[in-house]
Amino acid sequence: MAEVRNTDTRERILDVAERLFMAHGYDGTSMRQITGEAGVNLAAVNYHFGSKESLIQEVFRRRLDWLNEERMRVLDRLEAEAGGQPVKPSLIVDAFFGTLLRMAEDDARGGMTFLRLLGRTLTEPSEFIRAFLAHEYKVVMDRFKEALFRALPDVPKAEIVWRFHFMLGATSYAIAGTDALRLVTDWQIEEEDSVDRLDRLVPRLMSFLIGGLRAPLPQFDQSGR
Amino acid sequence: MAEVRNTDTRERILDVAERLFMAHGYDGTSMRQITGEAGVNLAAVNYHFGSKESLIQEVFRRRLDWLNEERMRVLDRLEAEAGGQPVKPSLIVDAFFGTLLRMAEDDARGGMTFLRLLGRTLTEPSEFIRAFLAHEYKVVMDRFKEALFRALPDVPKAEIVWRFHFMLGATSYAIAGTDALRLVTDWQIEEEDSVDRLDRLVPRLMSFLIGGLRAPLPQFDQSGR
DNA sequence: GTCTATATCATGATAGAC
DNA sequence: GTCTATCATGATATAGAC
Repeated sequence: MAEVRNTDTRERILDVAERLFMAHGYDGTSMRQITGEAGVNLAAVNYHFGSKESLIQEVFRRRLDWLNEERMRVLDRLEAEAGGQPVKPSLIVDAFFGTLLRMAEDDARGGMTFLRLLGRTLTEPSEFIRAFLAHEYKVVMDRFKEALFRALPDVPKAEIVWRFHFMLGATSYAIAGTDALRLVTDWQIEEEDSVDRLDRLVPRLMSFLIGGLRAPLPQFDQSGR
Repeated sequence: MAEVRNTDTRERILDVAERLFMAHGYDGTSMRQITGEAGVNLAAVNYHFGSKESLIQEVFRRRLDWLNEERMRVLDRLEAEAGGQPVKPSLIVDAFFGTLLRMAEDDARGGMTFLRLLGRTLTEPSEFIRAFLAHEYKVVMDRFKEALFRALPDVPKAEIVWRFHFMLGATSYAIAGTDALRLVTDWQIEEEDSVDRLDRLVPRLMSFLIGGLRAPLPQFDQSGR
């Protein structure tokens, strides 16, 4: 479980840091824990990364670079196939969230550990991490928002942005969750087992997201302003 | 903004702790910050609450006791009005999530500050806090799940539990967000201003949640087990 | 109940030998 | 690149006077 895959010191630190930040949060993880579990010297983090802040940024960059490029590639392909017509909303949603979720099956790209770290961090209070993620995400977010605007010309843009945000939340929580899910809902679903859990999470979440995105528009109370 | 409403030392500590835990997280907030901003002595927290862990538990208990009782009262009333028939899903969702969101307008019950704290904490890694919240929430969660099972007899229970979980995520993120929203989406929605933001968030989120809850069921890939 | 002073410990970071 | 040793700081918690 806690096996060491990577012999390179730098990569080993990143692997362990990713797992510990996921499990205990940024503030809750010390450099001594990281270097201890990685089997490297305490000074190695500062030598290789400069600081704890730079370390977690590198933890994210290592995964997000590929993820966001892959999202762009998928959307490029969808738009090429559509040949000038708007891409179907469900395909756009899958390109953004499906691509993310399918990372969980790819241990070489961080797998479930990175997904849970990302899900938790998006609501975490450390300001510099959120600022960093916002910067890393900006280009791809803008691109996908534009695609959704074209795909849903009858829906006000403000509504689309909000619903994008709600979809992010549902997804973050779903991937951050696992044990939080069990805690909060205390479920015992009969036929569920951990093996096919992820196979089923993706279509489940996708159905929910599309349902929310395509829901009837809200009726605002006329009493205000 | 940072005005002190409460002259009672104990309450003043709780107010400040609520705000600082929201802004900087549990690990990121020190007792020195709390007592400093509250204008009380450093030893006061340990005198009144025993420890930092007990303090944050009391921060939550103070708000959640009322919230969960209110949710139960609303559901009681809905079920009485339905007279044996299942309650409409949208009403159940509003009883759970609407009651929560309307706390934001009630500064005496923590308002937006508490909501954002709650939203962030639900994905935060501190284990003892999640365990505490799971315990505090268990009764009301079970009650609402049962109501949804009755309201949606044709939907598999596993699906309902998952979708409840997704709804929790979308809501947590929506209330935790505000500035995170602005960071991630970098929006400039024209007619939006802060005054009616909350008035409109509730119907917006409700439409999304109901749309997700009532979405067509997912088609699982038959290739797996 | 409130204060000062302090005990005890863990943290991030670095200097300098090898 | 890796190590030991250490610094400076800030953390939670408590003892004991008032």
